[in-house]
Amino acid sequence: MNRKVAMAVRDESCSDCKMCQYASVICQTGNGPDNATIMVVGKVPNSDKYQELVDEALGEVGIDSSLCFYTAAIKCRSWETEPGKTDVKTCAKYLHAEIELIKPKWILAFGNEALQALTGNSGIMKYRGRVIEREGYSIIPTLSPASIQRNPGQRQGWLADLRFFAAQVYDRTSTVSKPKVAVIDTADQLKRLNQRLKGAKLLSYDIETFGDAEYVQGARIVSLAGTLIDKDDRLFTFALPLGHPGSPFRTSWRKALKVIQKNMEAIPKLIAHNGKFDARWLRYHGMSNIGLTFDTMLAAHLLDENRQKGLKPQGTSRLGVEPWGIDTKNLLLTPINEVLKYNALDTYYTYHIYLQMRQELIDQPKLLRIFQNITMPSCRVLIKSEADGVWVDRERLATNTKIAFEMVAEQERKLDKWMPVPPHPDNHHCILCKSGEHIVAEDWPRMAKGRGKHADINFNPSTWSRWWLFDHLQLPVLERGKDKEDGSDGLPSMKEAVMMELKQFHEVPAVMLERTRWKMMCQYFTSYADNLDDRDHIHTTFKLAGTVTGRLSSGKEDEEKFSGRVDPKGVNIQQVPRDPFVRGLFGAPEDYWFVEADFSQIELRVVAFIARERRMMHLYQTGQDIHLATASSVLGVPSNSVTKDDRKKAKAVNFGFVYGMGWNKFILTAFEKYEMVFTEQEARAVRKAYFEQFPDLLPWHARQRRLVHRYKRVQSPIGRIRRLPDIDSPDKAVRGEAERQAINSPIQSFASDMTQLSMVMIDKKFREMGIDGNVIGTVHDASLFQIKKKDVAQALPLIKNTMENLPLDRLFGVQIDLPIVVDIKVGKHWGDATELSADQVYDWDEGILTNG
DNA sequence: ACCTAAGGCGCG
DNA sequence: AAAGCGCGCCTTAGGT
Repeated sequence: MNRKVAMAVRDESCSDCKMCQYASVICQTGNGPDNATIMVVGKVPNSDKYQELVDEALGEVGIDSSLCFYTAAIKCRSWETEPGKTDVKTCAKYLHAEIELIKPKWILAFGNEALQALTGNSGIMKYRGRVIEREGYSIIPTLSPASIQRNPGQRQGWLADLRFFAAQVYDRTSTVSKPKVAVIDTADQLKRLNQRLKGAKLLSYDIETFGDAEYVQGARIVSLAGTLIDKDDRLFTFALPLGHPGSPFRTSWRKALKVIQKNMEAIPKLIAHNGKFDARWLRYHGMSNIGLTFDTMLAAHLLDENRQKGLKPQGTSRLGVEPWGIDTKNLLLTPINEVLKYNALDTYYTYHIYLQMRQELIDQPKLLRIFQNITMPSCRVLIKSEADGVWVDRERLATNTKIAFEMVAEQERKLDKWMPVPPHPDNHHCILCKSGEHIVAEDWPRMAKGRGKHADINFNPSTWSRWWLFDHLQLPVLERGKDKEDGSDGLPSMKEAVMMELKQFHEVPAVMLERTRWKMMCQYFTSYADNLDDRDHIHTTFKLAGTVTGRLSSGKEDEEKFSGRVDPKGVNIQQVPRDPFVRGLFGAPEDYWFVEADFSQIELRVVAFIARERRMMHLYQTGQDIHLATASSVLGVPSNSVTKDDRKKAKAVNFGFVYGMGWNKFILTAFEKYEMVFTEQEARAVRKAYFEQFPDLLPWHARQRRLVHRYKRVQSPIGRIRRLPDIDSPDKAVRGEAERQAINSPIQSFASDMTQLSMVMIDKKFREMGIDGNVIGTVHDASLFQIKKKDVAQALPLIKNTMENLPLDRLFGVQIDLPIVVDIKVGKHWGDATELSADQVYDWDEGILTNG
């Protein structure tokens, strides 16, 4: 401890918070030189081990650790109890006294508690890497060394924050200077901008928008900015005000876009950060053919899927520039000049980030091939898919919604029979109670926040429901959630498997289960209705950088893309229930067929291929079904009497064991999903039998473990990389997780890349052959299309042949030596009972339509 | 009137 | 010896 500081600040008799009861040293103040300009604030006084870790990291970014003053948000350290928010608040006075005394210029805040003590704000993930200005000093928060220790995967991002901190402290200016921005605010300048765009070699572009989605009422493009290289190789940054109230083009912004449209679209290299968003908006508002050749967000993800992929974190860590941006609730109320400056800076930094990433990709040819052949083409196809959306049967939606709500109501009516009578308000004299007609539930639960008001009846998994089931109706608590922070028991579980068990004790759980089923339908239907546009289509946003394996994810646009309060539109097309009652709402509009092309058992085929599993490969080469084989050999069902249900169970067994499931979890899932009871002995035997059936699987698991321990990463056959820094975690469970991820990732990645590649190729062939068909999207191992009826005979074999014979050898040098099989379904609706099979529509041998 | 975390479940 | 993987959305609890 620094004695001078301790003398002035420390209070050894402090008992203001609970921490002092357990601490061996009370009110331990900081340590370091009196004249330090850098103060480092942790959660509790540091142990030597963490001090070492911090010293090393600070050294790595060029900060001399011995010149820093080290202190903590909580001055009493104890392993017995964890400080809460109030403790942090109480203790903060000592920290602020230390700041008064040392007068640092810079404060590095490690972790949420330090952030809270220093600023009063919580949310370290939100505030990390920002500069928070205070009178006389600046605070930069980042993650705590303890969390880095637990989770080494975060180390890269953490070091980037530290590097940024060092850059601020030593005023190291970035090599990237700030651009001169040409503001285009007259018709004449717009003309000149158009001349500059003509023949330009490269353009990095970005727009600011207003509205929940490009297609909603009142949506507009607020401004457009760009950094370009013109035909004479001059770098030029501009900002064009559009729909902003302070813009000269506020009423004619679409016309202004029209002026530059042709020249902008003709630029051969178009660069943006998450450009799918911008391209979609521009398309919608008149720039119908805007391209995208290099997306820095997608490149960032390919280069390191674990790092933050946003423009700001990429900019500050790659370029060493100050964080930039505007903090605003409403872009339209922000002065136009600020909007333009920010908008332009985005494009300028995007350009510089692009230069770096381009080189990094060139240095890693496999990644470059993925980027060029899959990532960017896929992104361009999805711009159209997202813009088009998927057709929804509006009438069917209305009918089914009505049914679902009615069914919920019906179940709730059934529950009436067991409803307790709520207690009356205090001092209420009830005649029915006195006469014994009311048996009031006196222990009716009260709301935590409504100052003791009685809770409303709520059949969802709520406090009220739990009271009703487990207190009032006296059902047994079979399972609880995890313990709360204060150590008390978790809430009684109301999950499906538990409710299924409870059916044997009472009639209520069965009704509740039925209600839940319909309630869920209602949720989906409400969301769909909410997202229906005026063409009866709903839209989704596919994220190409949303998963660590390279799969696409689907849902709403990221809220960060917008300023202020928004309710982004979009539904997740990848989690539409398979129930035809829901899936059958989606389909193709008049004169089109809805087509779904599925890779059959693609993940298992990829497992067979990557693991070189001889028996699996043989089964596929001889046209057999692995799930069926597993059902008969592992579950002991004769192969000729395997039912659909057996096969379903076998499927779960296959995926579970292939990806490293143990017998323990097997018992659990078998029971919870299929109500099959296995003893420990039986479960062990099943697992053993499984791996005897496929003897090359365990050696492959071992190989993946070796690889990830050695290289800290694994690769898919075409070279997509999953970095797994957690493999070095001191925590065994975390290491185990990384090992299983090393097994799963190449499989999931490769299967997903096959789907994306097929989507890209089919879209291309549709255009080349003039087929009126569009890609609607992908669902991991399936692609969805809508195809004009007259073109479907031509399209179906094309889809099937393309998917079954992907040019993986030509593009990536990978030869698949087992058959890939694609199933195609065609119909008016997706997943409908009336759906036609491909063979009914198209005779593959004859090449003619036979039905439909 | 907001925000976050956890539980639970939809999909592959 | 023990260990499925990958997502997004909705709801509630509990906090400011």
